Amino acid sequence: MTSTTTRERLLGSARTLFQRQGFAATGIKQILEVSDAASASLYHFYPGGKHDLAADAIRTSGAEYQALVESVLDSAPDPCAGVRACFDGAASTVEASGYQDACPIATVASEIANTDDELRQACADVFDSWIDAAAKRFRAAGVKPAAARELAVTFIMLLEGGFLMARVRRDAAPLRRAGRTMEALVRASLDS
Amino acid sequence: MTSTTTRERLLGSARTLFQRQGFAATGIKQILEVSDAASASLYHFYPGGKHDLAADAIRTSGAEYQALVESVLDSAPDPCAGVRACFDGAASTVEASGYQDACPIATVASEIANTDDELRQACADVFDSWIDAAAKRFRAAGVKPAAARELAVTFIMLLEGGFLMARVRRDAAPLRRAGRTMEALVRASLDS
DNA sequence: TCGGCGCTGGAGAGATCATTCCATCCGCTG
DNA sequence: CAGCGGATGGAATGATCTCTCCAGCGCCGA
Repeated sequence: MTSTTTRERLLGSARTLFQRQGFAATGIKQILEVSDAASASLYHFYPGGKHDLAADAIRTSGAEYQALVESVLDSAPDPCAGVRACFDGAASTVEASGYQDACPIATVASEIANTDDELRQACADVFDSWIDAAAKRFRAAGVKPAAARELAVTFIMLLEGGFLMARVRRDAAPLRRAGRTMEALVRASLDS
Repeated sequence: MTSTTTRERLLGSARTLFQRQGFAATGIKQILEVSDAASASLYHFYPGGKHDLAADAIRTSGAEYQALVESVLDSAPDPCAGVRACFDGAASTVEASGYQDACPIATVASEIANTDDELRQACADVFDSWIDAAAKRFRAAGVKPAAARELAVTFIMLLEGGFLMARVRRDAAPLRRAGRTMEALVRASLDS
């Protein structure tokens, strides 16, 4: 039996709802209902309320997705196949969820970028961490540090753009094609 | 003297606020304050309220941004320089606004993609229209139709990913570098 | 068995939300 | 000048929002 604590259920529901609906559109009430928890429990674990909960959701979702991407990259024979597998996996996830689940933090990040500097910084940290993880692997494959970082930034930008396009247009094909484009860019960097 | 009607002020404020804060985080009250209009006026021009107003904001902002992109592309000597100018211009706009103004519809699009099918469709139409406009120009430069369309989709994906990255990380450099990457992709398509 | 404490149930405070309503106003036309 | 219809000011609607409070629950060490 997998026991789930109230705190875990709160965080889990919040992560899912924030990912799918964003920050402002997700109500505390809705999180409590999905979590089957009392409001006092939320404010017990997260004294800062919705804001604290969102910060935790951003950090944990960011770390979890990074671990997923790293495992995909590391289990591929080379970075070219690795990045393509990331896009293909992302496309499959988006499709499988009925175009609901894409990037775990993008919707919130876009929403609060101008209005909440603390959450904005949390999202920036997540992106930086993703970029570092990818750049490290490109370097390990022989790409020069500066180029590896640029390649990693492009990787995340293309992935985010692909997520948005797929969700809005209800079509995961562009995400897969973006994977091939990214693969070509990585290959070009490896050859030089 | 430029006379502005109440309807124009309502739509203008709504467009700006939705772009910067998203749909859910922007209140009718705030729109009315910025517009200096009465609530009855809003419901007079937009009987469907906030929803109708957002639909109009998405459509008009989408069309306006498309016109801007088209003028940049058409005034460049070739599509390579054109796409780069689009990214450079986007980066400058983001910087000049203090990282507030990026894509006019991305924040709302991301927010409502799972929850409001009518607004989602409006956003999808805008993206499709942008893609068509870019693909048309790539074809005119000699790129085969299928490749031109893929290139155009990549263009928008990279632009959207760049907007998000720039806003969240408060750094427009990735947006400019994305422009060079996109330029290289267009050039490669022209050569083949 | 008892005391302490982390945790929870439930009621509700206080603010803000989108929306409605109606009397009134303004500019146009007859 | 009379009258009509589009547009507006402002109050009030009910719903919903986040957050607080406190009594009491159950678990765990002594």
